[in-house]
Amino acid sequence: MEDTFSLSGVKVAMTPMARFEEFLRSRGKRITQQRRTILEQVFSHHEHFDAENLLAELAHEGKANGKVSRPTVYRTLGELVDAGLLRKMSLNNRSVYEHDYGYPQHDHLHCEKCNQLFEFQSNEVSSIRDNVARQRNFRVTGHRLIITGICGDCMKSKSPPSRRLEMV
Amino acid sequence: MEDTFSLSGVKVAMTPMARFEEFLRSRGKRITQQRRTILEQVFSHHEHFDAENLLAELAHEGKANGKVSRPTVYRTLGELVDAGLLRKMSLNNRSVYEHDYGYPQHDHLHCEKCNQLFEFQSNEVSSIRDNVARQRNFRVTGHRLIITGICGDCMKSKSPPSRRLEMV
DNA sequence: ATAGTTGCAAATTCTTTGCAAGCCA
DNA sequence: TGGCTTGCAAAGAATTTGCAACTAT
Repeated sequence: MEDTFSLSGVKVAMTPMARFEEFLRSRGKRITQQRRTILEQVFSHHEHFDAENLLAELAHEGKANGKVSRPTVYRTLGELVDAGLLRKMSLNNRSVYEHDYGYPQHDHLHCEKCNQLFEFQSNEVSSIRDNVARQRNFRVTGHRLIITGICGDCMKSKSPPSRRLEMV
Repeated sequence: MEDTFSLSGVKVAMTPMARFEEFLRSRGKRITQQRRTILEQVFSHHEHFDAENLLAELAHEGKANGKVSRPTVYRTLGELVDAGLLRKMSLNNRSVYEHDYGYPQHDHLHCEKCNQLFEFQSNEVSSIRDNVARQRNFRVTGHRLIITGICGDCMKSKSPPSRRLEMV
């Protein structure tokens, strides 16, 4: 294995784009301009985001490619999850996405004040997970650990107006 | 301390009702029949539930007390969380509740097939949590660990019709 | 009497779907 | 060409809100 990409810790054999194309082909789906635009935008930075954020980014950045409609964004996000490129989590009753492909397994600290997510790694969590699952005869596909509280910055500032539900 | 209640492991000084009443009084709120009915129903069994489940239970069980409207159920669930009687979690983009008062800290296994939640206890998780938080200068208020996968029962049955989003 | 509550209806927010027109293989 | 896609408008699902009537204190 010679050509590998290191997006941030994990070596992978293909670019997200190549992998998405492979996924699409394997499902008899098509490689459209919209899907390309979305994939590109999604992997242009590592922050967590939701459908609305992404839609706004696509609209704002007068991408030469042009805009993408809301339904298409939702549909494509689902495909990116199925393709193993993104991970989805439910936060405050809405879907928040993060890079999965090319990034190592990690968990999160969630500030209730500013709503930001901070990542951290711990393989202890995975081993606890596997032990519990073994005892319970449960076939694990993954886990989600979110530590909630107040981040350092928010503790300093007395009462920051807390960015309501933005998380980018 | 003599009169204590053991709902399932943790000793507490008051019944959920007494505690809720205290909470309400401390906020200048009133002890109404609706709030009483809801509290009673919520603590009549230990399963996880969402607003819709609760509403259905209240309607079904021809409670002599009478029905409670949807908005009131939503409003009261929020109060029960504020009062420390319930814990809320976001699952599949909707709010799921579980007993908090009188029950020990625990985490969950979530079957993606039947959507059921199974509890397990592990204080290792809490210690990992505290260590991470200390390093990151983060003030912890709690955590949520959900292990996802397929439960034993679902692995046996080939393709159980998976109870869609029910979790009671 | 007074201020907090309730229920109804309507509004919101996030996400999904039906379908005709459009585009990729 | 044929079938997958897209965008629009509308539908859905979960939750919240305005407000007049009601009730606990």
